[in-house]
Amino acid sequence: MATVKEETTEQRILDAAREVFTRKGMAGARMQEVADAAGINKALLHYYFRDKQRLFEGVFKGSAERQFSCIWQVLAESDDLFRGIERFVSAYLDRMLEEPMLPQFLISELNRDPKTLLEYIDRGKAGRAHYLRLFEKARSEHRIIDIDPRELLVNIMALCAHPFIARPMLTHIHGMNDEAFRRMIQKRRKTVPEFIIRSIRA
Amino acid sequence: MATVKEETTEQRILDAAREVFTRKGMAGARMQEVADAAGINKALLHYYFRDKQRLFEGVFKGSAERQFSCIWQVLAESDDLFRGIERFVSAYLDRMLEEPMLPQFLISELNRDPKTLLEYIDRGKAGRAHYLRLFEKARSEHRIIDIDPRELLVNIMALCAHPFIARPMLTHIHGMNDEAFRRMIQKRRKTVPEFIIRSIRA
DNA sequence: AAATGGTTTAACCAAGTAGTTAAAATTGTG
DNA sequence: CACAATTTTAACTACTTGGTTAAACCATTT
Repeated sequence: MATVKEETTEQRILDAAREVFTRKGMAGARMQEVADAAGINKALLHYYFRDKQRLFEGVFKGSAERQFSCIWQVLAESDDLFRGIERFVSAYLDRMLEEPMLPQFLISELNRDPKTLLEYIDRGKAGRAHYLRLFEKARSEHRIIDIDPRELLVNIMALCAHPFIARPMLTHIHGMNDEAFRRMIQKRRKTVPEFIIRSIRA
Repeated sequence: MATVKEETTEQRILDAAREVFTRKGMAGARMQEVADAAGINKALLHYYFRDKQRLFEGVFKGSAERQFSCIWQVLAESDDLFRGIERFVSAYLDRMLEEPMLPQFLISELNRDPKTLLEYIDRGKAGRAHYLRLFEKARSEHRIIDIDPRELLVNIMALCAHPFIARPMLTHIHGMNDEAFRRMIQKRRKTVPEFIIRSIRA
């Protein structure tokens, strides 16, 4: 048993599978391609993950956790809604620049099979509670206009995630290359919180 | 040759294929399922559309046109940015309520194969020109704050499309059923333009 | 009736796919 | 070395899938 290794085989498989599943989706991915990407053979792949579904859920679970954990956390650490929004947006965009296809992957697969996959995003519900507290505080101090907190949260998520989800369409319509896209996201770390707060400040 | 028929067979196939492709995506869809949904057999399906790729592109082309045509049009008919935004958002949300999976379908497939599919959304580039004119006019009249027009357009699209794209996640986190989702979208026909305009008004 | 074109039937093919198996090879461990 | 766990090899299965073929069927038109 290899105890001291830079990387366990199971992790190498999960990394390779994440790359393939993210790019091609569950239906389009091939077990052979995952094995190749992991530098192993199909037999060993099935030795670690019995079938495609289990492998996929392993990948999805990890991706869902990476998406939600660090991002909601910054909200929990904030005690002011405006400041919380600023930090949330920054954290979200920074995170997505590291893994730009993540939101599209999660959303695409959630649409395909919500029944079995929704349980993996319950982390999001905890973050929602933090958010609601911050919102209630700001409202009671009359610092924001009258707005449905759920709707505000949808708007925040939309403004963060959509550029990544619609990236091909967006870069095509505006004639942007990868570098221009990156610059745009960097700008949005400032402009998106401004856009939101200007809209809700009492 | 059946000249007088409620619906041509080719159209029946395209309708069935749209339903299947939208639900399962190009990779997940099966030609047999399309044939069944169209009430014909596989041989006739290939008689009308030589292979899966051609059938898919036929569907995608139609979907992309339905997505962009009527929506950009209301912008062209407006001569004031604020009014244009109001009408654009209303038209977009109304349209999406009729075909809620459309944006997710287009975006998902564009991410999978941008190279061959991006040409089908060039309609969007024409709409962009209308929008830029309205924006320039409002700016020259000092009615809006300093903001990158491309970024504003991204924000508008994001606030319109994201609830539909992220629908399963959204309804799950907020514990909404189909009716609650519909009500939320109806509310957004008013609140989204307000949200945007409050943010950009000089 | 003959011809035409859309449609069905039913079988077929070649390639690909997830998953299995069993034996051999490799590697680390005591 | 001996033992056990990991990894490879290579073949094989059962099944699915896109696509093809050829003959027959049927409704209209000519």
